[in-house]
Amino acid sequence: MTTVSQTYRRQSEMHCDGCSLHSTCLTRGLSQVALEAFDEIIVQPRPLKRGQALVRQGQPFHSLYLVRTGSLKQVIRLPGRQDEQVIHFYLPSEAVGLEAIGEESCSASVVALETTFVCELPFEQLESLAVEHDALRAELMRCMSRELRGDQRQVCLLSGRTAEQRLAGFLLGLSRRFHARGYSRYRFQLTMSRADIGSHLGLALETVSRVMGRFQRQGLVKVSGRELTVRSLEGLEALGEEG
Amino acid sequence: MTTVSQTYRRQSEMHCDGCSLHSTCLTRGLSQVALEAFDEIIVQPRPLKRGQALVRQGQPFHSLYLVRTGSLKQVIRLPGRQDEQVIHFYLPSEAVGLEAIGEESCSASVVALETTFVCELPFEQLESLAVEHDALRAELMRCMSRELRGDQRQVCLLSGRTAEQRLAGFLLGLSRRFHARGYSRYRFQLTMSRADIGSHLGLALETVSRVMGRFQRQGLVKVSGRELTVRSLEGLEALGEEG
DNA sequence: TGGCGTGGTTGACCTAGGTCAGGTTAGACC
DNA sequence: GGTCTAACCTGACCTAGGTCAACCACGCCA
Repeated sequence: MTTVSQTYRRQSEMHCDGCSLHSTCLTRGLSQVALEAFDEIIVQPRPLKRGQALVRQGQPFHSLYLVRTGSLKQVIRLPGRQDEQVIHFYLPSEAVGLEAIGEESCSASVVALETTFVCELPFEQLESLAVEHDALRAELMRCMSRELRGDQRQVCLLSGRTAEQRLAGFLLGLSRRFHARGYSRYRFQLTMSRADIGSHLGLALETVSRVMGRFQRQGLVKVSGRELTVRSLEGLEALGEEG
Repeated sequence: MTTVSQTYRRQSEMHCDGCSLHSTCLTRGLSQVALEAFDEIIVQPRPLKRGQALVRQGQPFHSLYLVRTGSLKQVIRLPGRQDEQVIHFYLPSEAVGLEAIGEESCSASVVALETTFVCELPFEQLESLAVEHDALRAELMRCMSRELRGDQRQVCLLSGRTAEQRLAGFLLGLSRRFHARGYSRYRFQLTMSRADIGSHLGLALETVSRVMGRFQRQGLVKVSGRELTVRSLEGLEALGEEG
């Protein structure tokens, strides 16, 4: 059943050049020359199954990863505490490991939430490539800066707002990120469990469940299992803005 | 009353070379040549008074700033909400503005908490300098990466821990940061108000006040006004670790 | 010296959401 | 098909911390 066009597509998807995420990923704006050099250093993705770890807390840092398809969560185990804390979710084209640059070891684990393909970028090679190509260096900085802004948002979400506001903000954030990556902003999978969402938002999983139900009854969203449909972007936004 | 040695000291402090923060700041590890070039691009500090803004939310981004002495808070005003949210405190040798790199405008304001001196680094010039000097480029990345880890901590603090754990974590964080910059880890000024701390930790200011009082009664700290003395680092750490 | 404004503390009360416990659904495996 | 488990939902109860209000301590200015 493999057609010529499928074969072609598969091949091209093995290189940044033909990758559908090219325009949103680290490679954005690279010259053809730079892109080819970049392609060279990528260790080609081996798929992760749901639950498999991409990096483990405490292990030495040596690579960044770019999410190609799928999603992951970043979890941290704090000393003397038995439960894990979800600090981040990664979607396609997002970079994993930026916070470990300049450190010997990784501060948190990153685990696949579904079958996930990533591109591995050995950091030493990436760094020497960045010396040569200004555009890559600039994009790497922009990428980190963007993540800093993302963390700002997260801190704002968490600081003293209600469960409604947190969940609304979280869903809007997902919607925005999916949209920026060319997916639908109105319909997407929540690949993470309610417990993961709760941990990430500083809420009990029961609260996540209840509020999600409330949103559904109010006609803001439609949830069936892990598929989410946003019914009223405005409604969700209004929630976040009251105070 | 100006002695020769004071004059000398003042002069030398106008350059990175003689600056007491050299080893913890962006300039760490720069060669003499790079350091001199770096010195060239610095716009020399004009002091900010308490309450004065260093950057304002929405204004165009063109410079990074390094804190020389004093402290600042980063506050964000969210659309449709009247109260400001404190997202960050800056101490000496920390960099302001990293999250605005690659953006046209600043996402938040930064306001002095006391009389504060900063060094201004026009970003375009910094960037071209970074092209020439690998060490600077690397240090800039490490700086951003460190800030990402700081935000991770912050998210962990905020996510569903108790008021005690948040405040203990906050105080420990300050202690650690002061210590890393050569100040005492046991005794420092809380230059921010209780309201600022509360906003930053997602707590009401009354709660901050109460918990601070509790800590004092438990012999963990001594607070008189805004001067804080840590009596038991271990005690505070133990608080953060239970769960 | 007294009034005033700002920041901090303390107490009384109340509610958002955590905790615990039971019940349902859906996929994985035999 | 039946069983098992993990994820999710829902209800009852309770407590951490938010809210409101009074009060204090201080620096500032007239």
